[in-house]
Amino acid sequence: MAAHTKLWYLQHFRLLEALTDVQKRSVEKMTRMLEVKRGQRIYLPGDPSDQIFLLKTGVVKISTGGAEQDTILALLYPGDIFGELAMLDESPRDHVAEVVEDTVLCALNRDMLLQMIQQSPALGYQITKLMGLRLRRLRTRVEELLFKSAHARIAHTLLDLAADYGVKDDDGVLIPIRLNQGDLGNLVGLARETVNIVLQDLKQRGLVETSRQNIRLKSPELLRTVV
Amino acid sequence: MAAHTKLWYLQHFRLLEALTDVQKRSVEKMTRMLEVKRGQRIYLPGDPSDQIFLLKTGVVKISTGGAEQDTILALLYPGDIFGELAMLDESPRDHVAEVVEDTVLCALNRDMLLQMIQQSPALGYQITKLMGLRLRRLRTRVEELLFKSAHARIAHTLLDLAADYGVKDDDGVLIPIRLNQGDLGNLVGLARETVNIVLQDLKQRGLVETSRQNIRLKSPELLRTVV
DNA sequence: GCGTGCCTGTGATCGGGCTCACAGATTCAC
DNA sequence: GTGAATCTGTGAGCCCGATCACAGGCACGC
Repeated sequence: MAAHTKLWYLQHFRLLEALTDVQKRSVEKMTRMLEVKRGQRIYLPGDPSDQIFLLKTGVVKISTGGAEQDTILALLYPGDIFGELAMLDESPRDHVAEVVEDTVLCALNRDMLLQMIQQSPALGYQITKLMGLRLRRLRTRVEELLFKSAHARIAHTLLDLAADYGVKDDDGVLIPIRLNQGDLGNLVGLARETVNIVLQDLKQRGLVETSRQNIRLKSPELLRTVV
Repeated sequence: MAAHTKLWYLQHFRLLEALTDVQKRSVEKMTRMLEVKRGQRIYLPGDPSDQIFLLKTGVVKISTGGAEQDTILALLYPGDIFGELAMLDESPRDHVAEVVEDTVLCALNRDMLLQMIQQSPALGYQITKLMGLRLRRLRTRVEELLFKSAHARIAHTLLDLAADYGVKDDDGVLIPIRLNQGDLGNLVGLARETVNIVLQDLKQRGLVETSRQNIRLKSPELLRTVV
């Protein structure tokens, strides 16, 4: 991939806004651009944690990687960063990062990033913010998971997905994610069959529409009231 | 409280290791030292997020604050930081911070901290690390909560608590926390009665001993194998 | 374009954990 | 020291969601 393209990507990354153009150029020299196809793994448990990734296009799933009951910890979309725990220490990965939709991404060396932060506190603050937002999100997720019913878990999770990645139009919000019922179950801790029942019910009540390609929330307001 | 005492506390705080003595002194000028007693609230949902707290002594509980089914998000001990999401933005608190055991703590102004970070990237990195560790911990907690049985949830949660705050002796590990069965339930998403049944079983099997003051893990190794 | 997987839809059955209800045991406040 | 409040222990019954089993439907690869 042409170097100027890579630079373009870097310039448009939220995380790197804080950098000067000169700094961006230096980042550019030290990153690798990758294209990774659906189904491939970016890292596995036990791999060294020496890189951080910037996701340009596509979708990545972070999960525990078990065949069945593969707990999904996060779904990542263009503009997201992942593997950021490499910032902390040398301990190896303990999750699987798998490509769900063909991706283009940028690999950033750990040491390099630490060095950049020394020079640019603003960049450090961006990363702190990023982690903080993740933390906040994960907390609300814990709240969702404890004590809430299957209906509530799914309704609220759909709303979360919509808030992040949904496209609003005159018929509600479209979530352009190919997410099968099994995966949705792994995201909220329910069996695939249960997810089916719940979705069926939500469809009947006119709250959502589903296809294999995407999910449409017809009435986010009502969905929010589901218990 | 005497100023030199406050400085002493600051000097021994892990978070602030990165600062020079001069910087510590300037922090000292800008912090307030508080003593808060059991049962008091430090902040409530809706309160402004303009402070970060350093916990010197005692125990603080971060939770959703509902009367029943008060989801516990974190228990904090001496040396811990909390309220750190104030770093992100101005959005108000959305949890309750309640004192579980009498505390001494230090309140640090948000703007002040941001300013310090500008001057000391190392401090920023400390905070990033802190958030990263919280993030990692919360992820493993999500994994625990989804799909795992009541026995496993409790056994693993006890091990987590022991890892952080336990005191090892020749009869296992002592967790010096006054944690009743109801709260333990709120920590893992189980009814109080279920917690009782599980603890009863673990006691019978010689894995733990409980009193109202604390919990002793007689055999962490066996506890780890509980499914 | 056709077959072979993968995904969705649905029923029967089972069981873990919740709810409700109450009795005893501790601890705490005064 | 005594009463009130809180916490623990335990049983009966129920219900949500898991598991198992299988029938169609799509979609993608060759």
